[in-house]
Amino acid sequence: MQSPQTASGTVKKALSVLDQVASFERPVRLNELVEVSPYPKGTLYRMLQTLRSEGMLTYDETQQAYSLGIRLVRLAHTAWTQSSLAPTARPILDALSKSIGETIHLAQLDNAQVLYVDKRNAQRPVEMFSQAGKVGPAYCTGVGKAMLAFLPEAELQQVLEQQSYHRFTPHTLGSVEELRDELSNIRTRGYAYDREEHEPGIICIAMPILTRTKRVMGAISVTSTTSRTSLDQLESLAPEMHQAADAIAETAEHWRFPVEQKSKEAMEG
Amino acid sequence: MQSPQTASGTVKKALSVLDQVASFERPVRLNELVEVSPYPKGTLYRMLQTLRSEGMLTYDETQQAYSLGIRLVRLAHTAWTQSSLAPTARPILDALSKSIGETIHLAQLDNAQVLYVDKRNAQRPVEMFSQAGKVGPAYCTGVGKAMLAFLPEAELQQVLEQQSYHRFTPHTLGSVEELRDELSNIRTRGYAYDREEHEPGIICIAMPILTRTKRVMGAISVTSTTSRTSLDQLESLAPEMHQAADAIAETAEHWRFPVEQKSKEAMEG
DNA sequence: AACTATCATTTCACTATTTGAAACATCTAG
DNA sequence: CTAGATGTTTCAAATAGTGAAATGATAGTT
Repeated sequence: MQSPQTASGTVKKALSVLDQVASFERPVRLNELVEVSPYPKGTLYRMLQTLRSEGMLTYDETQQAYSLGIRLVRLAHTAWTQSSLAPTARPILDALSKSIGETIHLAQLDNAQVLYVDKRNAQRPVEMFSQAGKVGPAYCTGVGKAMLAFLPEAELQQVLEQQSYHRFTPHTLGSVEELRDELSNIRTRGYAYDREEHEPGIICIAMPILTRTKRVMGAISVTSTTSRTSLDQLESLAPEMHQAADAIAETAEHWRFPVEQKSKEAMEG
Repeated sequence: MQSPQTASGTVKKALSVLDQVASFERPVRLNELVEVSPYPKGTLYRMLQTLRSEGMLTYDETQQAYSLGIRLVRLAHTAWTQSSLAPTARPILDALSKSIGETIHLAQLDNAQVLYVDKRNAQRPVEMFSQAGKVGPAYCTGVGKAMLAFLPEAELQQVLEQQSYHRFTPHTLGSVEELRDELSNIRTRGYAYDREEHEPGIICIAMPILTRTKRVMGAISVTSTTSRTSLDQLESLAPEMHQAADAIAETAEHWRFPVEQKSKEAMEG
């Protein structure tokens, strides 16, 4: 998944090990890692020790297995607060959720994948991390396509190459060509649909979040099921979603450039 | 906050830089970091580049400033799922929340600090990362004291030394001695109170989550305000909370040791 | 209890990466 | 145009990381 061999620097290497551990999604033993890792056992072992002593990994003695450590959760809290659209978008999502009453997602692009950074659920009250932090494919989700559509060509090219084009359902777009056509439609329409492309019975409408200069910041979506509603009905939400997306973009842009006051004397001491 | 100078290995160093960036809680420029970092500018610069190219930091060109990257959010999702009590505890917290109707926290110890890994709010429906991932002091919170009380002496000693003993309110325990007395009371009582020790008007009752062998896994708490309720009233929740804590511990222990089936042949080929 | 297979851990000479002081480049404001 | 501050690059020296192979540790088998 993650660039496996391109790990010249030590830090790169460490992070790739971290990813490798993450990819198991369960506690993993040294020998299991050896089999999938390009590094020899000794090297891996030392790396795991380092990461463990740093709290990036936890170690279960009885199982002799490593998992990602909770220090990451702490860091991620700051990352989420600092670098995601979620805190900015929160009041806007709340309002949208109250008004629409369906499941709402807020997503950003991370490494050619869709990263969900917030969610409002139709029924259930809380979902927490189980949703925020989740990743999904870009080529077959509403938010993914909405973002891809407005990516500059150079970046888009790269991202398109990294998609799997696995056919989750009969409606999944299975090639770069099909996807490019779809993206062009999305560009003219201004927003994207998911026509049961990722999961059967699940449809959604997704609106990109664009800066004034049309750079992609993220996307929001409203999801429902074919049994409850139709794409036509979802489409009626477009204006409201567009407004929300604009509001998020504007707030985020203002937020990111607070007064450029430098306190020169203050820090010198 | 984090061990600043102890960073011999390259990975250690990189992570300490990451922490340093996190500690600013806003985008930070190279020169700002230079002033607080033990490393020379050139070294720092290269480190930041590496972390940036790895997606652990994001860089805002217009501000020339670094923030924690969203790759961390992705990793943390896995960490939270794998290594925290949250997924296991979820149904139990849901039930508790429904029954009690007050704010409920689930916390674990991380590096002498309280790390909140889940939350159920009395009023508001969703809080997400904004709460999970947050850290707080151990010596003056209910969950913190509940966990400290059942720590083995050796670990406890270390943790106690790392507390600030800052007096947030007139009720805050301001020294190791006072805290040790309190912990001894908690041990005999079986659970902890927060008597407005962290925030005026905020009280709570906290129950440790212990393994069968009495090792501390985490703690749960029910929080309220002095205007709405009293410690005596909260105390009546103790049995229910005790039951919940036990349930979490048991589920977690069973969960961690699934059938130790090794598929020897499966992986070799 | 000895034997064996499977991992985890350590060793050590070799090497590639990291270091950091100082030079250089770029930007901003006066 | 110059001054002051910050960001970026350089290069020899130092250090930290490498990995094949030996050594421990552990669980299972006869």
